[in-house]
Amino acid sequence: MARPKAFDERQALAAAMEVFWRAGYERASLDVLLLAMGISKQSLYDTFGDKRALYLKALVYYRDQTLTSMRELFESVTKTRDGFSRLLLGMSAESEEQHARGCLLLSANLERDASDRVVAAFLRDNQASVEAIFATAIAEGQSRGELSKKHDPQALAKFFASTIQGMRAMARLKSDRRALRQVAKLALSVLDAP
Amino acid sequence: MARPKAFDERQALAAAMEVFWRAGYERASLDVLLLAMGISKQSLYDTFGDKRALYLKALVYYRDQTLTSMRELFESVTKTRDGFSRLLLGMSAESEEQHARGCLLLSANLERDASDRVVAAFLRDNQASVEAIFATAIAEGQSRGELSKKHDPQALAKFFASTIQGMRAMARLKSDRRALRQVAKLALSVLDAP
DNA sequence: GTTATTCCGGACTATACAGTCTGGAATTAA
DNA sequence: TTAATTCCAGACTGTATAGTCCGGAATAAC
Repeated sequence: MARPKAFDERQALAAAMEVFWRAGYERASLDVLLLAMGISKQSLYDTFGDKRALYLKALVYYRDQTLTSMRELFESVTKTRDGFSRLLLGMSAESEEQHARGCLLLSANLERDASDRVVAAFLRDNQASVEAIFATAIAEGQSRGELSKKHDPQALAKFFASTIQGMRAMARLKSDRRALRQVAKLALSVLDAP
Repeated sequence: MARPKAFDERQALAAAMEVFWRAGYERASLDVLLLAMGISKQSLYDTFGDKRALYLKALVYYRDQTLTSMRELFESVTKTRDGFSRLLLGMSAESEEQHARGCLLLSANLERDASDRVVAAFLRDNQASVEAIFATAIAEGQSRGELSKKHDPQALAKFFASTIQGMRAMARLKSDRRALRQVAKLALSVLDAP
């Protein structure tokens, strides 16, 4: 009875996410978004709602990707410490382009209006998810005897979540792999407490 | 011969900085800026140039304040470790309002256009200054015998600069003093290397 | 073929905002 | 008093941008 959608909604969303990622919310104009997504303005409003709704969907899309890859990372590794090592040193080794682009959610946090409760709640939820992944990995490492039980897994999880954001901010400003590696190694040394 | 300026330029700049700090560059409209500064549009353009020039002056003003207070902090303390402790734990203990406002320069870094070389260069310079303050304090602590020489002062300086930014990002999202204190203590533990 | 839906392009609206300009009053020193 | 400068209020311009609306073509199911 009706003509079906001709474009891949997921793919269009991924394209929109890329634009928001590179430009930020305000500088991502509809023109640029439409061009990148390859659809018409009409289709965008029909499918995703307004610009802000599209942005929120892009944040969700990004979060799903990053959380999945983090879970996979810790599953793929036998030692928790290796997981964090690969995470932090991997970030340090990213390209200049990746460093400049940074993290969509960190940017979202710092460019958002302080009164924006919707984005804030979403980001808090994501932060909690990340910390949960880290905390369970650490707790497992501790019960396995791999890691010292000196520090609370929750606290360590927060510490690494904070470290990642600090490194992301640094990397965005200056893509200096050596400096990032130094920071990463010092952060990892916290896991080596006797 | 000529009528002198009737307003305090420094005070007006401080007011503008507050607005940029709370709202960010884009959301800080001229109307709000003028209201906060207590001057007319004409005076603003005569005295500070356009909005961007005012923003850059506000960044300088902020940097001068924070660098000075950091230098004073490390001068006022006999042990380097106490300096970092007061810095990080002091940040953790800030008010909810202060946490939400965050750091003007961190926000500037993450909300800026990736192609904005002027702001980027300014922020890189500031980052270098902060690291220099940290590094000399650490080197002094090491030569004093207070701190272990296990880690490079430059690397430790970068680590703490990164930590502060991570904590600032966390605090902006959720004003959780306990969590911030946990992160601070773990970061400080890096100084206790045997 | 009919009907319902989607697509696109483009026109159009409304709005917010930075920046300029004008007029006139106020303030200083010579 | 005069000249120079600063101040403010407000009008005005130009521009960028989100969002709506319309016309017409395409594509599906019935």
